[in-house]
Amino acid sequence: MSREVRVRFAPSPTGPLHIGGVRTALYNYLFAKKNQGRFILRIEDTDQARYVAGAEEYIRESLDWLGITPDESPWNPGDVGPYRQSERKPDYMQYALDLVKKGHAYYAFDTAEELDAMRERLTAARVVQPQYNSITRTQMKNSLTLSAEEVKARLESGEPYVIRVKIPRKEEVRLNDLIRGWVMVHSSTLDDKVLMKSDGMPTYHLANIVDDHLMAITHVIRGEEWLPSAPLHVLLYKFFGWEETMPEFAHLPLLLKPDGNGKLSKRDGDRLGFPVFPIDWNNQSTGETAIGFREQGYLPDALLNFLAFLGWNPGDERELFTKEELVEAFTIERIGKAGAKFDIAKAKWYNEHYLRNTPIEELAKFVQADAKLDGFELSEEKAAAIVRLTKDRVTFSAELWKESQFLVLAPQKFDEQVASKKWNTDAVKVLGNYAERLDVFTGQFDAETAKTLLGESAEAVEVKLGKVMQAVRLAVTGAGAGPDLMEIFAILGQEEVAKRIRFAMENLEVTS
RNA sequence: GGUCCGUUCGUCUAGGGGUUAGGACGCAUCCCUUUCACGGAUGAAACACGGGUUCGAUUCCCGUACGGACUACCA
Repeated sequence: MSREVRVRFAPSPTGPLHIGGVRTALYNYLFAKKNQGRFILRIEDTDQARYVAGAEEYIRESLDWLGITPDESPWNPGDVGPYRQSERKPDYMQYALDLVKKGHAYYAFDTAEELDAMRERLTAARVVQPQYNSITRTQMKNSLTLSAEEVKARLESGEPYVIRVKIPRKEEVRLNDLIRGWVMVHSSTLDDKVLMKSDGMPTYHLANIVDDHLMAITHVIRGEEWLPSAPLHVLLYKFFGWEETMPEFAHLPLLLKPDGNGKLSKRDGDRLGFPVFPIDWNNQSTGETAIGFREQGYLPDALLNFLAFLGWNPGDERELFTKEELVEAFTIERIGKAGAKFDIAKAKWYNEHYLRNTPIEELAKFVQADAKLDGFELSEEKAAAIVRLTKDRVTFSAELWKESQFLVLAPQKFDEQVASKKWNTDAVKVLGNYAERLDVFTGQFDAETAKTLLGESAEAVEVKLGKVMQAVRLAVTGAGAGPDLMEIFAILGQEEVAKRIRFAMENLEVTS
């Protein structure tokens, strides 16, 4: 069997894409590219009640931002469309009817109240698992218990109905999961799931089988939450007679809360202060914005690298992979079985690494843009200088500007702790001398000469330079810590440095 | 409750019948240094438990415990 590899990512447009979904998309993408296959996006919008406007566009933008754009999608269809399930609505009924004809499915007319009553009755009778199955269906209102005439009459009268799958009473269902190996389930534990809802839409179970078949999907890579219903899906392939082309399954381990137990949720992000969505999402009904990795300052490649390693590893000790390298190294065999806790500290580490490897000019643009928001026009050179000074010290690109404002704004206040410890007569002597030197210096003022001059000042007043460096820093930047001071001087220029020193000498009191 | 899935440092994980159980993040210490950070070095830190198989089990098998997913006319 040498079919072209075709995988799909099939989210429902019910809100922002969860980061776990993003990882599923990533694994699908990586698998497709590794095998020269196609990565397909299918929108599963069969639940009309839960449809959220804007969710589709959100999915599209998120995948584009991450650089895992689908080869086929509603916006870039291939020739196996439609790529939105709602648009295939008329087809599903035909397939469901085909199953009814073959005796693998049946009409059911039970109302919600009748269903509830059945469950209550079963619970009261201490039946361990109240469900619509091979036993209980004999007591319900469906085309298995009703006469053909009555079924016909009900259908013709327009009475609402669903179509349920008829699960065989005794059958061992086996499926070979690419990650977990053979999984065996007895059909007696399965229930007669609804295939067609009374609104004429299919349920996920029917739609995903029909679509995967029509779209020639070869591998279904999805979250572990689907594992329990996978046996039903296998049965459906069999009922349709599509066993030959049934895709292979790979059920991914879940993304877990960083602390405690359970699946990672939006709440965890809010509670612990990190994003769980790829990009910002504005909830139109509540007016709240859910923060995204993009807006938080994460680089797409860093996020991808981080996500790839949550549940997968290449088998050697490398951890830093570009998207292309991930594609090259990726195999389903190396996906782990156990759920992975979401550790934002590692994500930050990845981001720091990628930030450091981003070209200066690129980051300079961020700085220019951020500065502009604060009302400062920065030249390219100045922005680049800021980046050079700061990029090894920050986690996100937004901090580049935030951490460097002292280069544009002279300090009005000075760190009191540092002042009380380091501001002394020695420091004032050196600084006074230095300011005078700066006034008359006519050469090229760069980091090196700035330092030489400072050294000369220290020598002139007989003070060890090392003892007053922090005071010098305090005078010029207002803080006790920061990037290389002499580089800062070079950027500021001798005039500004002298001015700041004098301001500090006037405003700081010598306490020791 | 039932079905299914899982369990190696705090976290992500490698490994696999005999290993000093390896790496990364985080943490600590030291070095570098005008500070902070970067970088470098070092360190603390793990095979859930009980049986069995075996000369030997963290590794294989069976239980137990714990955790998770699912159990809708939602996906």
